[in-house]
Amino acid sequence: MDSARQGRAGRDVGCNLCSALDANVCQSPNVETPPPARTPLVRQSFQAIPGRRIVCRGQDLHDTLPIICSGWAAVIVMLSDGSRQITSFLLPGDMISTTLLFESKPNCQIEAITDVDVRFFNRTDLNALLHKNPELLDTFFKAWVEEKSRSDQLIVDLGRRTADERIARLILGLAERLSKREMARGGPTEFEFPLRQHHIADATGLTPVHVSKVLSEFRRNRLINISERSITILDPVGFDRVANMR
Amino acid sequence: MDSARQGRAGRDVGCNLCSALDANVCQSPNVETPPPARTPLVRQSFQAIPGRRIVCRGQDLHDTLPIICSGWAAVIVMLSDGSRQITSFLLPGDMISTTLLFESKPNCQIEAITDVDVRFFNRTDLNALLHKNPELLDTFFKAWVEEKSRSDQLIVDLGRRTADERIARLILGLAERLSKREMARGGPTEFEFPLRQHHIADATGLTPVHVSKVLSEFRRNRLINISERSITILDPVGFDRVANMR
DNA sequence: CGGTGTCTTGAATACCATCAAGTCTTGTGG
DNA sequence: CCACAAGACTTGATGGTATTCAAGACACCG
Repeated sequence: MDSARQGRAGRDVGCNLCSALDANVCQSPNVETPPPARTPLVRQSFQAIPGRRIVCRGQDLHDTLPIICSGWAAVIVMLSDGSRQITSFLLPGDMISTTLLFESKPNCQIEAITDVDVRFFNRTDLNALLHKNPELLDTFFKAWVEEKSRSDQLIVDLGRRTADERIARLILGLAERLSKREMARGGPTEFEFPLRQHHIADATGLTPVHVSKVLSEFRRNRLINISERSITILDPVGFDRVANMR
Repeated sequence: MDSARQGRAGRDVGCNLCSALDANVCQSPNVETPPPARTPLVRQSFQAIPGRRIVCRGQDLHDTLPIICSGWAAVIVMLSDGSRQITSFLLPGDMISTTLLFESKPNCQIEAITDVDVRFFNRTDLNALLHKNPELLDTFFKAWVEEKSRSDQLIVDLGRRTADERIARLILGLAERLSKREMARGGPTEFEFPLRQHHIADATGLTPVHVSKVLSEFRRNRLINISERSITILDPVGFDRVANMR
């Protein structure tokens, strides 16, 4: 089964960029690591969530910092007329939001795209640990800077770029993040791609109909190929040109 | 002169929300405060920058965290074809970006909108202080959460709202931030408003021409009035409805 | 088997951009 | 103080990009 392969793939990788692993507070990481010198006391719970399910709403985030251990998820802001905006895709090792290190009730919800494993770290314990070992801050600063950078990029894309550019840049951005996690498939231009077109639409501020038309155009020009929840960049140079037209 | 009045107004207010004041590291705040119990050692320099001038580019941010002391500035991302996206407006007390607490070379530039006073805090000293007094973190966490929240809001606005909504929300967002700084003029619905229409365009992802048309429409409907670098919200209820149509 | 979710395609429409011309203000140097 | 240039704003005409509406193909699942 396709989902079984995805599941295993998700289990085996992704931790290498995880802040919790970096900070040595994860109790059972998926990758091999040297045994922790001293076991840090950060309470945590683990949850497996099937695809398309809501992981949590902004109001539910009581006192934990959740981190994705495997699978893909999306941070979504809902508007009263039913339209949605995805502000961020979450890959293995990503915190739902770095602001959750402190208190913060974001007005959003997290949806699982694929089956997802999530680990919830106790915020109070994390903060106590942080105040005791300020050098741990650097781990979270890195995630913070990365989050901010992607967020600014998205603002520019939505404000000043065409549909073609937005979609190409979304795909390339995800490809780069997957590469860093060593989650490429086969060659360096083939990746797991579980997004539905409506996910792309919600992330790029477009309609699903128009996303379909743009992707068809990409295929017609032999830039990319999408099938079997997988994407191949056939013409990296040409596709990069589409993504960086200005 | 108008600019002279703006200058004085800027000198007298705005510090009340400043993180540097909150953390007690500012050497000469504009507002009255109790004398610091112990003078913390954070080197800092001060610079007055005339309107329309570039405050600094992303690459220039060597080892300081700059904070706006008075006046308005904008964080701008430039694209190679000359188009621009404003990711954030900076008001008195705002850090240019919380990510500058650490190292981070943002791909943007800061432009003064009005005459601006900026204080540059030494990052190394700030970090040292932070590692010694972890309770100071809360001050910066607050700024971080605020920055993230506004950034997410902008993503939703650019992705899923019409020109009318975007512009109304921009104005209301600024009005709210000015209120918190006690920078309202006369009543609670009148504010300093030094933005040019091209600033609004660059912030909302629209063209200056279309911004002009939308603002004219707002005026025709007696929702707002803009004149003399000042804005009055004539119909708060109606204007709010425009800003929150979904 | 019907139901649901996903994707595709075409036609009509809406929203905003682009182009262009003109007014008015602001600043500058003679 | 005036002439001139540059910037800021307005308004109308035209065009392009993306939305909306609609219908149908296809796969998957209970």
